[in-house]
Formats: sequence, C-alpha cells, structure tokens
Amino acid sequence: MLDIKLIRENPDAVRDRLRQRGEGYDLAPILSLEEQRRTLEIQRTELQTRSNEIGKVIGQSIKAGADPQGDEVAALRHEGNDLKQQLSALEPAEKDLKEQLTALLLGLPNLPSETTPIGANETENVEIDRWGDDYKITHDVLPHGDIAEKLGILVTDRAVKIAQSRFIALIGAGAALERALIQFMLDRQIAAGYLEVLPPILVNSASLQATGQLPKFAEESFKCAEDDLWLAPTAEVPVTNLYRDEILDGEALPIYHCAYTPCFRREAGSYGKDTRGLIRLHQFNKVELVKIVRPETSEAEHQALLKDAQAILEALQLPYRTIELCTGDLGFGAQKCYDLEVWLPAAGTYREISSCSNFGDFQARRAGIRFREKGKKGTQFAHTLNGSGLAIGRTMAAILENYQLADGTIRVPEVLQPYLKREVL
RNA sequence: GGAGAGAUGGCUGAGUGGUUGAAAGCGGCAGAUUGCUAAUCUGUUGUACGUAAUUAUUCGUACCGAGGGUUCGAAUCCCUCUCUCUCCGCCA
Repeated sequence: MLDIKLIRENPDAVRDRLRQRGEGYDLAPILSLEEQRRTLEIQRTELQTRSNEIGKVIGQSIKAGADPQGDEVAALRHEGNDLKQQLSALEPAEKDLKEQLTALLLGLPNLPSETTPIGANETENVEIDRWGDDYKITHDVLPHGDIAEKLGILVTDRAVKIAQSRFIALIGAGAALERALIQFMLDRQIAAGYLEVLPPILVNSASLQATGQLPKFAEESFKCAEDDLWLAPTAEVPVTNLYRDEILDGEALPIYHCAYTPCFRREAGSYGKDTRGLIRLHQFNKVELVKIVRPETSEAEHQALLKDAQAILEALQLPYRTIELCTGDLGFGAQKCYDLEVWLPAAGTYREISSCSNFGDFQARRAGIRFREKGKKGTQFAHTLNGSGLAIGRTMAAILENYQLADGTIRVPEVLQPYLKREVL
C-alpha cells in the first residue's frame, strides 16, 4: 500500500511513477476522498472534544453535590444529546469514506524503484547476466515431460484422475529427485544464513491482503469453501505474515527465512499454455527466501538475495540468465525485481525459475510490520523482500533436459548425488 | 461435534458506569547513589490519525479481541461475531 501522505503531498510524482507501469491509475478519486475524509475528521474531532468536556463536567458537578436532575445538568445533557445526534450523522459518513479510500489504495500497485528500467511490457525487460553457456548440451533431447514419463518417474494421466489437469504425480526416482532437490536447496540456504520455517499452507484473507494477493488477485488462488482460508500460492504469504502487526526490535533485523512449501495456483487465463510437463501446474513445490530488513539496507539485501538464488543454479550447473523486469512487467507489489530463467534445451528457450523482488515498505504497510530503533522515538516500516530459491518442479524439468544423455538416461547432478545416492536415473 | 472458561498496555495482572490511556509488579529507558562484576532509590515508559510548529515538541481525537447498541459519559451494561484455552468425542 502506498503512503496516503506521499500521495497527498506529491501527487504528480506518484502519478508519474505509476504511469511507468502503464496507464489506468487514477489518483483523482483518492485525492478527493482523502480531502473529504480529512474535513470530516476535523469536524468530528471538534464535536467529540466538546462532548468529552460535557461528560467530564457532568461527572464532576454530580460528584461535587449538584442535583443530577437539576437545570444545570439537564442543560448539559441536552447539549450532549445534540452533539450525539450530529456525530451520528458524521461518523458513518467518515467511515464510509475511509473504506472507499482504503479499497482504492489497496488496488494501487507499488511505485517502481528509481533504478528499475522503464519499459512497457516483458519485451523490454533487460538481460543483465548470462551464466553457464559452457554447460549447454549439443545433442537433441526429449522434452522433460516425455522423458520423465518414459522413465516411469512421472505420471500425468493418473494424477489427472485424482485431481484434474495440471496436476502430476512423481513416482520412484522422480519423487526421490524432488525430495533431494528440496533438501539440497534448504541445506544450501540454511548454510547461507536463512532460518528455516515450515509454515501453515492454508492462509486467511488478512494474510493474502498483507502480501498483496488480495483484493486484486483473488482468482489466482484456491479458496476453501467453508472457511476464510486459501491455499497459499507461495510461501511468501505465510512467512512474511509471521510478523504481521508486530513492532519488531530493531536489533532483530535483518530477518532471513527460507521455507519449503507446496504452492497452489489456479492459473486462470492460461488455458492451453504449457499443458505438458512440469512447467505450469496447479500444485508445485518451492523453496522460498524471505527477508525483513531495515529500509536503508534493502537495496544491498536484494542483491544478496539474488546471489543466493543464483548460487543454486550454479551449484547444479544449469545454464541460466538474469533478467531485470522493466516497469511495465513488474509485479503488483514489487518496486524492483529480477527473474532467473533457466535453459531448457528441448524447447531451446529460457524459462523463469526464480523471481527475486524488493517490495520496499509496500507489504510492510499492508501487513503492519514495523520496527523500533533503539534510542529512537516512534516506529518505521520495515522493508520486505523475497525470492524463489528455487522453484523445485522447474528445476527438475531443467535437470531432466540438461542432464539427459544420448541414451535417454539422466545423469544426476554431482551436488545431488549424496542425496539421491545414485549417479544415473 | 458436545460442555465450559477467557480475550486489558512489551509481559504478568487489577479494574462492574464519571478527569482510567488505564492500579500494581516485571521489563525497558534516564538520573542519583554505594568500595566494588550487582544492589538500592527517584523519575519516565504505547500506537495511529489530525493539528500547529518543525526535526525537540504542542494541542486534539481514537484505541482495553472485532463490530453494533444503551448513556451527557463505557474497559466496565446489552447484542452479534471472531479468536484462544480446558474437558469429552473423533482423529494423523
């Protein structure tokens, strides 16, 4: 959520920054609602001040021996009743304005960082690094879905029977490989300084609103019919919400967490896209990195987070490139974002396998994550960041293709061999 | 699912209509003091919004789970909801 004060005091600057994302962000209704709200608030406060006085005076005079039924008290009572009536008209109006205002503010995306490249859409994203060209294989390989089915480590037909399309089941070595990847990534990130969390995967609406998935993107998540609970689309939601509505001790920052969770996405509007294989599923596994940091460090923390995600791809010797998203392709809550894209030789393309975002104080405002600096008065909003480190399913896809041998077997990446206890699938 | 209990400030825990933003204790902060790795004493102690002033603050309002209601006035009375805990049942 953007700071209403910032919007009020610098509407033009905010408007310009939002326009970098695209057209269609109108501040006029927000400014007008805020103006009305403030006017009402001032009026209401004045009435309440007088009302409080009356209450106090009546209490004091009765204590001092005045006749509770006497004229003096009756007059005050009458004035009090009068004020109450005026207030009863103002209060709902102000509340209504506040709700409208909040609804509009919740729908506004974050401002892009000054350093985010300006562009209209994903075609203007900037490739800032490419790694591992030497590891690219030269012989033809089967798409990962095909080879996995052929090896009997992945089933789709039977999984569809259990749930629906875009669900898969891993069998035997497939399941073991998935598990090994989870364990490997967690081990690496824990060693890099992240504290592991195994959070709830069902999350309530407040949590989704805090991280930005609600109210705008309700159709992206699965909702439980009988409860105010949703299947988390990413561990970002539960892990960031660990600290919702808290004032942290400044000494506690920075906080680094890693978490393995299944993730659930409805993939509405992507019918027909990526229908084969492991790329786009309703349920997939992911190891997520989450940071909660001081504002002045978030830029550096973002770079470090990116490196921690990249380190996994490099340890697995998977060719990838690093993309910086332009303003037009930036996610709703992000002020700056890097995507890591892994090389998939069968299709001859790079596919997103990690997304590392700095949210600034956008999520912290929604979530009420603040901290108090020792010796300083007041509180300030923390900055939140997160990134995949990495998406497991897509990593498995990349391994099945990049490590596919000419004879159709799969070599196990060296760093995974201790986990899988075998060298070939 | 059945029965019961509860929700107060960083924590513990008082408070059943009138200067209660809220006793007390603990913790935190500041100061004083003591021949000693700590004790004692004193003071202070939340958040948000608005308002002046401006980087020290002033004044006002709201906040005792949430939302309504009664009243001149509610932490305190009434209603609804949410959550937590205990016991029973069920269950990994």
